[in-house]
Amino acid sequence: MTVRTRFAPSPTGFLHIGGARTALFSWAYARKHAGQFILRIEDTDVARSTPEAVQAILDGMAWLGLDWDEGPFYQMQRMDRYKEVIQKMLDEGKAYYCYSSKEELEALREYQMANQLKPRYDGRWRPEEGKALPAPPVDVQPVIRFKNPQTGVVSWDDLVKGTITISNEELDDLIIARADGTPTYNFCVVVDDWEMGITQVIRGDDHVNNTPRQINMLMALGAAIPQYAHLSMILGDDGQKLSKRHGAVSVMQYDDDGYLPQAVLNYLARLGWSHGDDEIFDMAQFCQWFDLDHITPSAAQFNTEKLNWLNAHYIKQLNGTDLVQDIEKRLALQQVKVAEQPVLAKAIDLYKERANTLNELANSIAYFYQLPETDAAALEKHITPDILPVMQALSVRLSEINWTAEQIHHEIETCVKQNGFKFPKVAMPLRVMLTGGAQSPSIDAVMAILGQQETISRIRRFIN
RNA sequence: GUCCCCAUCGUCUAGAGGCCUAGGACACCUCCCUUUCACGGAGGCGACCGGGGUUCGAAUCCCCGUGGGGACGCCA
Repeated sequence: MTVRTRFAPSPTGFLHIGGARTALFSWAYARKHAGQFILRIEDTDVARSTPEAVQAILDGMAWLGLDWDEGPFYQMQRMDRYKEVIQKMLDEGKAYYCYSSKEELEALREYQMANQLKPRYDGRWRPEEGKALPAPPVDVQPVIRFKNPQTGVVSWDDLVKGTITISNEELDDLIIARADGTPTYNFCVVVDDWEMGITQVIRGDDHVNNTPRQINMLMALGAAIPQYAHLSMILGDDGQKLSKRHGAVSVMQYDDDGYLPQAVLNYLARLGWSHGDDEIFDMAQFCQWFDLDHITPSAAQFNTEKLNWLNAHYIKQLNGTDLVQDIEKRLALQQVKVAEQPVLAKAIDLYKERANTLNELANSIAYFYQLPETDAAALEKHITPDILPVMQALSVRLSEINWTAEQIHHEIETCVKQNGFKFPKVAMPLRVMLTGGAQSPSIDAVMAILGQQETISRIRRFIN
């Protein structure tokens, strides 16, 4: 049987890191088995769903490069089909009208909680043989409930967590259609997973408790039961649950923050899944290796430092020319305009080994295009009065040479020797004068890129 | 409260009864490289939640505790 997986977000917000990992695993499973990956938008909560959120999810998927084979399907466009199935269930006695008001149900819930019982519908409108139902009130629009089995257990072999068994006594008759006639989540999922032929449902483990209900409905419909894999949640950097208030950000935020999608993907793949000791791999490799047997059943804490390490790794893999457009954009956001000279790609190549993020990279080379502010401590430490005449003389010599890193190095070396200095005695003041700080790559390489005229002009700012 | 799930270094994890004196990665520390800072290289620190079983033998299997998480909506 062909593998068919799906990612089914509800468009009530952006695609966050947890959703992204769920999508990634579903996608990889389908790719691994040469199956199909389906995107389904669960937008039946009309009040909270927005077109912007749909777009945000699509954008997130696109940025990550998670492509789907079918869809996106929108549940709101499948209303007629859901209603058909509901009618069929009513006709077959598998579902029934319930006239309990929200207030009534609320009172029931409170009573049960107060008596240390699990809050659940008591079946007062559930038709049974020989049971007399109350007369339907005229002013209440009924909801429709699924007639859940009352005895026995539901059990499934979860691909991540192992066998899970839940007693039907724990379940109640859930609402499958609201008073206004619209079907609810648990019902739509069942119809869709069934009719879309989903073979493996890979989703967050907050759905574990929905699974027995869905299996019961699937069985009532005579549908095949898919396999289930429930992924544990991702905790924030501080071990706390991610929430809107706390650390849950759009995957697109990682783009803004200067992370490469390949780094985020690689990081997410290793969060809760492993392939021996392998840490660094691309998505082609991941799709070959991925399986559900090596998923950790416990929650995983997000670790930005490890993401940084991976991101730094992937930045190093790229060439300056690959990154020119991206870095230019990031510099522009900081009002730094990239002039034709120095050549941006060369500056990137010089700095890409020392950046964790593209934003850091952009920041670190901004001084090539914009006079840097000089760090006060570095200034005091390295640009001492005695060094100024040396710099003056050096600047004259520099104005007379061919502007190559070798020639520059030679000039600095000569200057060092003539004065009986060690190399840093000259290199450090140059660093501070040219870059504004005391850390930079090899100073002759910096100067070669900065340009002869600009180098000399920056040095001379400090003389007189 | 009821039900369900989870539990190896600070973090992500390897581990399917003997290969475990518990391995790798991030972070941290030391040293090397060096023109400063990085990169890179070599080392180091550091964990099986507790208690009972089962077994010749348990990180691995079972039970109980403890701790953490999830679910209990006319949300998804």
